[in-house]
Amino acid sequence: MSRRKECTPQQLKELILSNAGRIIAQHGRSGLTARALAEAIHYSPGTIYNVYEDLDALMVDVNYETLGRLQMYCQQKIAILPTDFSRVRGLAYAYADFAHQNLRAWEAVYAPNRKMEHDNAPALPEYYQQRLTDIFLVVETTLIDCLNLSQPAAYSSARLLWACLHGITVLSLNGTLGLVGAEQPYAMIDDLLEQYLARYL
Amino acid sequence: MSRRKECTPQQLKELILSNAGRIIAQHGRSGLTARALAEAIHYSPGTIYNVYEDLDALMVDVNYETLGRLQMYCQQKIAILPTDFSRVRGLAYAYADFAHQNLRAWEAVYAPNRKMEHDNAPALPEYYQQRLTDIFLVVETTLIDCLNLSQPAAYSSARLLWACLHGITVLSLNGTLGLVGAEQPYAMIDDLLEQYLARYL
DNA sequence: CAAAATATTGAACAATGTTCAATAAAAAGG
DNA sequence: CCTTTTTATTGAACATTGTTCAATATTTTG
Repeated sequence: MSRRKECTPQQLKELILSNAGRIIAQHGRSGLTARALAEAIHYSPGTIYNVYEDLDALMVDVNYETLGRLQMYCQQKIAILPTDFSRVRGLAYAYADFAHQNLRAWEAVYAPNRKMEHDNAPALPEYYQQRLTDIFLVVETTLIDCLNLSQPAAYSSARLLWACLHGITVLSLNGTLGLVGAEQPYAMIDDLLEQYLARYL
Repeated sequence: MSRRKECTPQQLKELILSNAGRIIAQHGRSGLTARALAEAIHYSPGTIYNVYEDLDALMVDVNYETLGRLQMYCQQKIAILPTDFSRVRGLAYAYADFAHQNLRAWEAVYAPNRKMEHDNAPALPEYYQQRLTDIFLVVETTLIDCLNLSQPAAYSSARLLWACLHGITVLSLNGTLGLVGAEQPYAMIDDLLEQYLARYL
């Protein structure tokens, strides 16, 4: 069975990817089932497997796209800020804001793949790694431009700050910290930045 | 069908819990299926549901136990250290070590529950919250004893440090940071502690 | 010892990821 | 224009999962 060819393979892949992203934004990773996605794109479940190896491979592309939006969001937020500490803070806030505003997509980036549980987890593709590097580059550049960090210091500080931001965001969102009020993550970020970066201020 | 009653309900619950913990330690959250667990305890799948509402409720108890071991591990590690900065560092290392040595159990603590994806997630039971509070108390006490922090400062610094430690550990383990070598997390922790706590040293 | 309460079962259901022979449409060849 | 080959798509089928619950075996009660 078949229909008239309505999409190029590339268009079909984009159709799958965009609908997967929408489903995840609405219902989270667990809402993305082969059948739900097939219905959304008006194809059958089998078609998805002609385009993607499996749903985990699809998730890699969805997460890649999410990270791209994160990077864009951060870059836009800091572009309008002065080249000083306030830009560093704006960058940190941007990460927390993005996680809040794109909660389910952001969670999916760090959700463990259902199959391989850390044994023989397939290495992420090179272009995905490159995107992570690009994001860190935004942080490094900000530290260098705003606080005059050296390249090596910026490299390690960028990764450390990003990791701390990530931890604050994770534990804030899942309630581990037992804190209330939406302002708490920002207060924690302020505290972190002011103390950690004190010697550069 | 039934057999002679071999366990008290309490013993049965402990049998389920301990075997669930062992399976998770070996095969991760995804390895814990109702049927695999039933086979391990030599009961049928249905029996598990006489004791626990569902597998997510069982996971709460498994995670509660994991957090208890984390607390014990941290307390033992710092007990032998002097009451100064080296104890704070030892506590931070203990968290990273525990996560490495109990990777799958530790991951399960932060794994999203399959069903409720952040909509109507059932609040964690009070005793679970209490355990989190107890763990933070260890950190707070360490900061007060070793670095003379005030109570309010210890409260917020404990939560911030814990969150940062968590982020460093998560991103180190999943490879996001693109770093190699097992020493990297320790170097990051050293950097974090020395900078963040500089004013107290 | 009969009756009520309890513990345990395992078959059954719905939902999932995934596969793949079958098939309809399109493209290529003559 | 028809035949053949290639391609795109399907949806039924399989294995596995979480979960339920009437049936049943055992224990307890009276």
